[in-house]
Amino acid sequence: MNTSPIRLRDVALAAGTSTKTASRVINGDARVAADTRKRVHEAVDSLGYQVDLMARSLRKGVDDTVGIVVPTIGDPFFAKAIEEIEQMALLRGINILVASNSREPHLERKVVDGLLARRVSGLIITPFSSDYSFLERVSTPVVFLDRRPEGIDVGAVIVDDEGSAHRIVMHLASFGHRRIALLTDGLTIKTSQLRREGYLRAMRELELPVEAELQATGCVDAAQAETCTNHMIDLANPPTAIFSARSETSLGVVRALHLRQRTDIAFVSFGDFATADVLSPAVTVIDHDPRVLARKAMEMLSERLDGTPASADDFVIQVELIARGSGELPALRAAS
Amino acid sequence: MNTSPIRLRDVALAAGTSTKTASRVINGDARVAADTRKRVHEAVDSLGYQVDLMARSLRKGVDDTVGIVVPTIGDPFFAKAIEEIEQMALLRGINILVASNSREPHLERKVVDGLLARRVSGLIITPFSSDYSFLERVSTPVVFLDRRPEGIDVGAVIVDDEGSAHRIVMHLASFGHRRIALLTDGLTIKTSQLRREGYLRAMRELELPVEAELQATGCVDAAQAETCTNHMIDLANPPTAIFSARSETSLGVVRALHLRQRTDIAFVSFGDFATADVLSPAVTVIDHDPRVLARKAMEMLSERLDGTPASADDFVIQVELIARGSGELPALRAAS
DNA sequence: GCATTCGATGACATCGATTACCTGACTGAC
DNA sequence: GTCAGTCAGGTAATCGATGTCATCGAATGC
Repeated sequence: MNTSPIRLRDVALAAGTSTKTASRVINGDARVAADTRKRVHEAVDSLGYQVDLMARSLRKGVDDTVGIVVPTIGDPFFAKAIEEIEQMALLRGINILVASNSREPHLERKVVDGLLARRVSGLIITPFSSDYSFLERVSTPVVFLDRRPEGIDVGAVIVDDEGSAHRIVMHLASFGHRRIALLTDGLTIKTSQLRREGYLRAMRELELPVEAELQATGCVDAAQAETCTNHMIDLANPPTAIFSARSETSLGVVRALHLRQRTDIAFVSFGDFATADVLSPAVTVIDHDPRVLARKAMEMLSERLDGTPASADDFVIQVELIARGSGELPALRAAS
Repeated sequence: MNTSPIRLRDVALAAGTSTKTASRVINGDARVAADTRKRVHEAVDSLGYQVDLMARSLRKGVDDTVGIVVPTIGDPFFAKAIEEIEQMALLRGINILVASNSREPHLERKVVDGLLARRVSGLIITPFSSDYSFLERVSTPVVFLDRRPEGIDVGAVIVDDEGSAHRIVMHLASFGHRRIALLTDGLTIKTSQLRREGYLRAMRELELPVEAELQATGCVDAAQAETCTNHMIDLANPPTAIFSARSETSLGVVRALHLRQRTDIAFVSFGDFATADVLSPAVTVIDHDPRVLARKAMEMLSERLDGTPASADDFVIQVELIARGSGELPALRAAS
């Protein structure tokens, strides 16, 4: 019924040595006689000893964990990122502490502080919208994922949000679209801002009018995106193409287009999703793969944990536009 | 540059009291004079003191964290479950440690042991296929999620896998299907076994032949499920209906049916997924909601953490069959 | 042959907060 | 006026593992 009251002391006793020597064996210190080492190992096995990681962490000052902070864990994008990080962490024998800021700016600081109080050895954060300058006074290695944080100049693993958004609009325009709608979440989020900037720049270069009614900028989840899309469809002069800035909002757009049977409207999603290539038409996407970002972030963090000094340089992951059909629908009904 | 070398001692010094009294204030002990309490609070604020959770956990013997073990974090089903647990944990001010067993039986024990070594205060586990009897010697509260474990008789939050599977087959049969295929992952997994049993029972009751070629039992992910589905489509005498036992494999089935343009084949998924109601035909599913399961599991764990003794009773979550179209397609081509 | 290393090992302090136990002052009851 | 009881607060031990430094014997150096 008891957890494991076996302490190092018990092992040492069984092996007829001091706790210090037992500790040496457990930590792979070479300066231990082969015979002693063997006795300790036997004691460990027979007693089923397990190091108390709390005690070790207290003594060492850091815990063998990395903290991960994302806006929402259930979002497939972040779920895949977390999975990738966990897999890599497992190889290093370290655990992950996952926390979400629930898209609440006032929780961001709290959540990070909570993780720091646990003395995590590193952090991987997808910032939402808070100021992260408080991290400047912290020596714990931090890598930012997918978004550059406000208020602090440290490296982040990102994609070319502005450029990719620009590319999407150009792609749609090349199929004759002039009324291209943008659907994104709150503009307090860095990525959303940048994607909107790319959209605006492309519209300017194409000399297309930028209309407020074609920009839905408050759609945080699929349900809201669906509502926004329905509004657009109902406009007197609806868009002939839609650009959704996140894979999760794309699910809402897809829902609206299909349920309203308006799959004639062209559509491109910033970020792939599970059934994107199965729908009719299959959805054209920017291949914004969370796993690739996560792997790079964890690599950077690992280096930092091994002592490589921090760099303020961002690492930009290349992304591709995968044409599958929905983004190549012609603009039949030219703007009237 | 330094994390936070501020210890309780510093706070006590600043407040002109002993560490014990400072500790009392921080832990909300009533027996402290209002004046003293105020001074301590001021010291905490001005120094920016934060409790060292490692030290506290060592002393208390448990850590304010719950460990979560799932087969794969990226699977949307588990991602949503983790999200729900994290949200509830946040309310209790506790963190979550997430680990996956990567569908590797030999990792299951290791991963759980690692979490126990951290002295988590509770565990929520979705077992894969190992024997969990080793948990009997552990006093840490454990709740099993979605699957009953082998080798130990403790409560689990589950759904009626066998009954729901039975219901799916009956549903399909009521639309004239006689060649009903089953697509599931490894039969070492409890849920898969039960769903298959439900399938077999229904087939028996319907007096339909159970054919080996209509049972694909090794499809662990979407890609494999797609391959399995393609094989079935290519059979000399293909099924007229498919029952996929997990939402993730359903994505593969959908892919195959759509890419091969065989959406005339009826299809029911055990478990909903993002675009299920958007596809044509929309996919009929068993509403196996991870959030509901997770909420109940965390509720049970919370009770256990608050001292309620463990119960070996399972908690069965009710699930519904949501008819959306794909499961109501008639069996046009009667078995030849 | 004696001093110096070196290898193996142990005693003890330490990480930071909490718990067990104790002290002294003050209150009220008899 | 004394004693039990309460309250605020302090002292020291403790949680379990590890770092520091000392030690002891044996091997090597000159």
